[in-house]
Amino acid sequence: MGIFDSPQDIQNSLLEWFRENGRYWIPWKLKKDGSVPRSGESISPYGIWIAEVMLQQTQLKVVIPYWKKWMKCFPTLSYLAEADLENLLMIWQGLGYYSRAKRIHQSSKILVEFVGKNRDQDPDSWPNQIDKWMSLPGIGRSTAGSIISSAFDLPTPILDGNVKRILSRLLAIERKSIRDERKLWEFSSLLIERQSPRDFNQALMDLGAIICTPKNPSCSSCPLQNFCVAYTKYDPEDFPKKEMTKIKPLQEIGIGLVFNQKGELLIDQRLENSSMGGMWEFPGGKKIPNESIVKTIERELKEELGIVVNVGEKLLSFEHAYTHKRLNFTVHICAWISGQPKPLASQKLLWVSPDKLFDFPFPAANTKIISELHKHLCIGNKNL
DNA sequence: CAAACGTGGCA
DNA sequence: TTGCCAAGTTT
Repeated sequence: MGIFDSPQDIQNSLLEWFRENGRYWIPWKLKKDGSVPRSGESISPYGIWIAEVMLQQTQLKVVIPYWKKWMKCFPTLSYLAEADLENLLMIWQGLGYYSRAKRIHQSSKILVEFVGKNRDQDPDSWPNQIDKWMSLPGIGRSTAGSIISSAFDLPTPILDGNVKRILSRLLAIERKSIRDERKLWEFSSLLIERQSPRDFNQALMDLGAIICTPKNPSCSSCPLQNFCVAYTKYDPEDFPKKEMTKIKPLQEIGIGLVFNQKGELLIDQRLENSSMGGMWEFPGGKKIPNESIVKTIERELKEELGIVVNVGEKLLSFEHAYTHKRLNFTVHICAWISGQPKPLASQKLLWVSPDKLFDFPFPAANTKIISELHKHLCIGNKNL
């Protein structure tokens, strides 16, 4: 018995499992009895769109509190489309992949046109075609499929990490070639249940999260056990084949906390098109071989701000791992000596009082610095 | 098309 | 503690 011979058996087994074990408690999803979530939460194309973007490469557990905060601050598409990017980034702070917030911001303007002014409360006004959704920045085929199946209950296939893993195992497809990728999309399309595609896609994702996990899959309680070639003939953990892990290079970074006479601190806003664009940070940069970190800070602040500083005591140093590199930050307190600061390598500069730092969106490495600085200055701040 | 891209949870 | 990796998309 295989997936080709018995798509209906697979559908039935999976949906039956879902009715018992599905994660109906996910805030933006319909409840088991078909009712909408309790008040304060909503089932809407809007809420589902935001959730699906937040969920890109991000665990459900991490997303939920961010989604709730977001829906409170930007309850509708109209609110969102009027909001400033910086307010979006404030909510997104800590969630990672900040370009997603920027693309949501861009998409909101386009969606207002698609949906029509003041029509965003009516789900029927929202687009339900794959092409429309995929035309939006930050939305690819899988996210579009999730949104459409979840919001409109239309049979649109998805292929996220969960579904890739499940289908790879069902079919014992090992390699991650472009051809295999196409095959997996075909199976996702072939398999999708026509009567309740919303539940079917959610069932796939829930199975991937609960049973068909990357490590130690619970094959003994899997409703698809009998259909699974990887289980029957091989070791499910070998599918899909893992990527070679690359070594992340380690770089030394010197950061200067520059104070003026008023006790204000110099921060800069990252260039819009750089990584973490639009986020704020403390100025600094990469150490050159054979350069002291103090010299690095002096040089970088001269190059990027056009100022001369006196590098003082070290506040802290720590390592922060990004996707493709590791950075070792060394942070020194600095005194501003001369030169009017200019945003030579950033889009904006600001002198701010240390207790106002939490009004700006900072990436995680910088919040570590802020937290240490506040300890150093004995500022009690429960927000950080 | 291979590489880039943030972070926190978890073993 | 260190390393893996999660509801992917873009360039």
